[in-house]
Amino acid sequence: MHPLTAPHSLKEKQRQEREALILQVAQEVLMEKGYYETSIDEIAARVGISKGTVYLHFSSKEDLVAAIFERDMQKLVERVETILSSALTAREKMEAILQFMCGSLFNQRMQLLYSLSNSAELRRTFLEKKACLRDMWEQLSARLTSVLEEGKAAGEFERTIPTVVMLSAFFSLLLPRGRERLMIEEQMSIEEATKYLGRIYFKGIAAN
Amino acid sequence: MHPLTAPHSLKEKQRQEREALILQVAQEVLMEKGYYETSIDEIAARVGISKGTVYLHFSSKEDLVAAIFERDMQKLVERVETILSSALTAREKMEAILQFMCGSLFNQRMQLLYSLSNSAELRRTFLEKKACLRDMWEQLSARLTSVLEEGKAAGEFERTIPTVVMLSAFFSLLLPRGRERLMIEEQMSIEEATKYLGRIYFKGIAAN
Amino acid sequence: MHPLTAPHSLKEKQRQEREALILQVAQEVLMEKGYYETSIDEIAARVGISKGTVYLHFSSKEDLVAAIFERDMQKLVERVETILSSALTAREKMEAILQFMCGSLFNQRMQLLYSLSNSAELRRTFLEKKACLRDMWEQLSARLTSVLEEGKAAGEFERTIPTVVMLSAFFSLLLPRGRERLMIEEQMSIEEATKYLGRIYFKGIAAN
Amino acid sequence: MHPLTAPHSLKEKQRQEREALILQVAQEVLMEKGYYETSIDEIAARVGISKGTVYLHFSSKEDLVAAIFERDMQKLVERVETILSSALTAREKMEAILQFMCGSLFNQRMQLLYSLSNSAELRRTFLEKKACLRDMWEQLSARLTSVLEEGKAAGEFERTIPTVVMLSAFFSLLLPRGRERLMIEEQMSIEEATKYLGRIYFKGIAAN
DNA sequence: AATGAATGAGAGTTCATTCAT
DNA sequence: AATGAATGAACTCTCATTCAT
Repeated sequence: MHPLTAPHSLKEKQRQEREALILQVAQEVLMEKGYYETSIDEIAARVGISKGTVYLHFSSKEDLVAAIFERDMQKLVERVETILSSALTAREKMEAILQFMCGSLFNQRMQLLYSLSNSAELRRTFLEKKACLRDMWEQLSARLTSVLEEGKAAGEFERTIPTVVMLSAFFSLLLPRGRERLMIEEQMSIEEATKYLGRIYFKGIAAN
Repeated sequence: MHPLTAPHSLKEKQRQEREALILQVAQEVLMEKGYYETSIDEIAARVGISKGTVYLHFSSKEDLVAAIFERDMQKLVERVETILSSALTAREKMEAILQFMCGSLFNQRMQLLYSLSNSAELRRTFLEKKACLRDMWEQLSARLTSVLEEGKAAGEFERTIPTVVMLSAFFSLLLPRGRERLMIEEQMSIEEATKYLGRIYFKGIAAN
Repeated sequence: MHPLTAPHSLKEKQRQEREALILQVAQEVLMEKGYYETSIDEIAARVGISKGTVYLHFSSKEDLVAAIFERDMQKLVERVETILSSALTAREKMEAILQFMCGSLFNQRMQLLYSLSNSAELRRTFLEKKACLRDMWEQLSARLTSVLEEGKAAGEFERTIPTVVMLSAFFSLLLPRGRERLMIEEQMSIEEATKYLGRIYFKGIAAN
Repeated sequence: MHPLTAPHSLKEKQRQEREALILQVAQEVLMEKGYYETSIDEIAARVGISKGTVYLHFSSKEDLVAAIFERDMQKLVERVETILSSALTAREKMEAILQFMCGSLFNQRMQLLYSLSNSAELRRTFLEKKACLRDMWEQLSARLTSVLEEGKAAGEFERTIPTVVMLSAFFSLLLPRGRERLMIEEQMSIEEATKYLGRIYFKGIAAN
């Protein structure tokens, strides 16, 4: 109502819309060309603004891409929380999460997240450098771990397969970096990881 | 032994050793930093030679990386051929291939191949531009497809799951781009791909 | 006048001035050092800008040099057209063209065009690669050929000498090496050198 | 005959033959590609020797090219001296020199000399840096100047055209660009082109 | 004498980032 | 707030030259 706040909030709204537009376009270009082949110039040109304006919203290319990650991770974490608090069985929860992650609405963005996650250099840049992304990633892992363990406790999932392997295999169906994590972070030998993953795979495709 | 052949073979041997050293170091740096963050300068410095010397062996950065790919793909294709011609069941063959691809000796190099394969921009550069790599990749896919179909015919594998999904899921346990291929090349909808992959996954981890 | 158009036209004006300055300096360096000994770095340094700024105006060294060529060829073609449509005799037209091509204002630029044209490797690059330059060159040749044939028909020029030889000789007498030496080593003015060479040429091709 | 001199002179002979071969091949490559696009590597490869061996004969790329210049200039100067000491009229002497310079045997080499001479950067390198080339060039100019003045004195050539202009025009008509185009695009033989150009030149400078 | 692997300075080019307007 | 010209560091790649063998 106040004549000075109205323009402010209008400007602020426009600002946020523009920021969202930049994020949207950046995501599209990134998906088409990948991080290194995407230039700030191209994003600005596609949005129809100048390069400098992009820097008014994001202080660096890294930050711009991190913002895309963040936005998607945020939605994913929120959705996972919702699913977790529902009255489904563990397996149903995992299926719901899988559905959401692969669902057509969310899928496009997830694909970018996956494809960027799959590069060691970019993961270092984004998951290791940006604490907030790392935090969200760890939250997500924790949530999924708890569902898997809930499933084990309920007799739905095989107790002899480590939860961490289940989680890794789950991501493996979408993401590549699964095994690497098993090996590096979980100190599992290549042989062991392979054994477990193979067990899942072959049981999964076996007749009957 | 012959004094005239010795110099030649000695030089040739040194040449090959140096080339192997460059490949080895390049692979290490690539694994640490990724393609775009790896400079020829750094590879040369780590080997202890000059930039120009790298170009004596490989005519471009692209070629150097393709050579690493090639070396590993070659070995993989050969190994797969050996396994295929053995008297194992289809499942045993697939298990043997999985073992080899994840085996500790080969694994380090495969990881690079995977991580580079996982970037859309690099796949374009290497799988699409370099015909020999594309050829080897297609050979490998063809071999695996035939084993999977052999297994279906023998009643080992579930006939109602498309072979192409089985192949994709197999790579998914190591590689990310599986689903993308299902969607783009196989015209499969996201939902279908997800349904099949989920079926494999949940059957794989289910109790009993 | 309008405050909103002023910034645009001011910027645009500055842009064009800078572009003209780069072309001017580039031309000078090229004349001093030749194409291969001229580096973008040196051009930038002499203009007092950074290397990157040169690339804001010209997308490659080749393009920068082609732009110099183009600018001069354009003027030359236009001038030749004007002379051709005048009511002069064929010989007078040819003399007017000669005067223009050797005129002190235009001469400096023509010398560069000539000197670059005289290198087989550069002619390949510029006349063969850049269609617009080739087109202008062919236009120019066609115009001169028609004047020479007009002169033959009018009995001014010797009919037993092929027109194509006359054209070739015309360019040969204008080529820079000869006149340059006359000017520099013999202290002869451009006008004087042109007068004498023109005399030899027109006497040489005259009828009878 | 002496066992120690024989091998020496044999070796020396082989050495000179090889040197001549390098010069010959270098000349060919230079004519095809121009100075800057010609690499020592390519010359060595075409001769069938190693890069290092080229450097046993010529201490630098510059020296190698200067040697080609020198060899041809030497021959040209000698020939001009022979023609000058003959009992021909001035015009006949000039025509004989023209014939020799454009004669098919000598022509190929002259074309290179011309084409390199036409680049300001290369003239600096070769005519200004290498004293011996400069000397020969000046000798040649002096000889031709004296013939032209002889012709003026004899009433054969126009006295009102400065000798230095006549000399410049003489070289201009021999320059390679013009004739090259005549030969390649117009399918005219060297002899024919020379005949016509000579006709223009001598008519142009004739008395009356 | 002959080799050719090695060098390294220097080229053209790109692009994230800054800042005067 | 928005611009986009300017920057300059960093990149890939070339090639004349050297030198251990």
